[in-house]
Formats: sequence, structure tokens, C-alpha cells
Amino acid sequence: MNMEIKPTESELEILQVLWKMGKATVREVHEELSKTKGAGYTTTLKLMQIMDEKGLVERDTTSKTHIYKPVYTQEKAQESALDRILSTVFEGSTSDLVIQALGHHKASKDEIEAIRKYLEQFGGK
Amino acid sequence: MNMEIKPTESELEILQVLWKMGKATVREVHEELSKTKGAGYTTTLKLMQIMDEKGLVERDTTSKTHIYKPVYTQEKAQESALDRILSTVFEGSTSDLVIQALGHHKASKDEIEAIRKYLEQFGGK
DNA sequence: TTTTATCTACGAAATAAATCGTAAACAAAA
DNA sequence: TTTTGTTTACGATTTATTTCGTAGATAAAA
Repeated sequence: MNMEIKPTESELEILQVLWKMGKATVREVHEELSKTKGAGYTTTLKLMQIMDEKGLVERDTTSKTHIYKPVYTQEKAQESALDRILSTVFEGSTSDLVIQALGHHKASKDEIEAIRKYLEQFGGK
Repeated sequence: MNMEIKPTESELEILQVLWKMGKATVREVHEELSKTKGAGYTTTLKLMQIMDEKGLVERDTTSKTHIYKPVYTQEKAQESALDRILSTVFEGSTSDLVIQALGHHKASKDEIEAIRKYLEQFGGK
């Protein structure tokens, strides 16, 4: 069975930073979030502590300043997110989702090519 | 600018019913939800009233039993949902999203064909 | 060593979401 | 007409999420 990953809005913002950096301290994450958001340092701290309890991140507590890293890969989170919207708004139709994605969010020529290439592996001409 | 549609979990469940039925009473929606969920009637009622306030649904109150219908189409909600996960977990890459979708949620032969067909309109060989 | 800065822990407040109970209006049935 | 059932309105409670203040520990600087 496929573990369900369901970070909240704020948790996702933190995960985005962690995925990008690989691992980071609360300070580093908070610094990054500050660029686009106005929450205080202890807010970020608390959220990351909760994320640890929930098992969304792990932390190395050997030194005073803890080092956090994501437990789930971005890919896993992508899969979960796709699963969710597939069942909530796309009635399970992957092709609807794909076509909708291509239609509204114009992919670049390169992206289209990448997808075309990808499709070849499924055979057919 | 693109109106942001962000129904909560429960609101989405209700919208799913309304999209399917076109329009419906609280009773009808609740009946449908009961098949998979254990919330009481007044809970559904309250939620739908809130959705009306938020502008997610409209209702005809001419007769005692109100008739609700969705304000946004399922397509709009799909677009919104895609936008959201695109920016939160896919770093804006439509092709990543598409490939991930095709990879994990195996589309049927027909679906693949539909997508391939769709891609043709973008030219290329 | 004393001060200053930085960190974690933790409780509590503020906000949002979901749930339900009760009352009042109304309509249909008896 | 009286009773019964269904509906809306609305307040209250519960639970989840986000936010922050304060205290205590530790490290770095003076």
C-alpha cells in the first residue's frame, strides 16, 4: 500500500526548502522563507518540530543546532499530490489530467519533445 | 488574473456530488456522501451554507427546500488544483508533472493514444 | 568569568475547519 | 386541526493549524 503523504500548506513550504537544500537548520529554512513570508523564527521552529513528530522530517540533534532533512523525496510528494487531485477533481482519469495540464500550462517545445519521447516507450507508432 | 479556487477537503467532496448531479438539495448531497462518510445531516447543511457564503455554490431559495449548484466548473477546479501542485511540488515543470503522471498511474492504451493525438497539434514530427 | 547571542522546548493564543444539537418555520399526513 | 417529519438557521464544541512569547540551555564574545 502506498503511504499517504499529506503535509499542510506551511509544512510544504518548509519541505520545498529542505528538498532544495538537502538538509538545513531551522535558521536556514527560516531565512529562506522570510524572503516571501512574514512568520517569526519560533513559528518555523515549532512547525519543524511538529514535522519531526509527524515523521515528515528527521533531525540530527547531536549538536546544539539541529539539522533537519526531509524523510520523503519530492518525487514521493509529487506522486501523493497527483493521486489526490486525480481522485478529487479528475475522477481518476490520467489522460484528462495530462491533457488539461498541457492545455493550460503551455509547455515549452523542449517539454513537449520530452513528453513525446517518453510516450514512445509505450510502443504504438 | 486567474481566480484562485481553494475548497477545503470537505467542500471538495460536496462539489464532486454537485458536479455529477448538476444541482442538488442538501438532502441529496448528504445521501450521496453517506455512502462513504459518516457525518450528520446538519454538518452537510452547514458546510453547504458556508460554501454559499464563500461563493463556491449558489442556491435557489424560492421554495423551502433550497437547491444548490456549483459556481465553478470541475474544469476550473482542475486547473486550480494543477496550478497549485505545479508550484508546490513540481517547481513549475509541466513536463515533470505529465511524465510523473504517466509513469505512476498507468494510463490505458486508449489514454496513451488520446494524449499522443493531443500532442500532434503542437506540430513537430 | 560575565555578558550577549542563539538555540530548543513548551505552553498558549489565534485562526480555520468540521461537527453537531436545538429551535423555529413549514408542509404533509393523520 | 393536531401531529409528524423535513428543512433552514444558528450557536457551540471539537479538532487541526498557525502563530508567538517566554524560559532555560549552551556557546561565543567581551
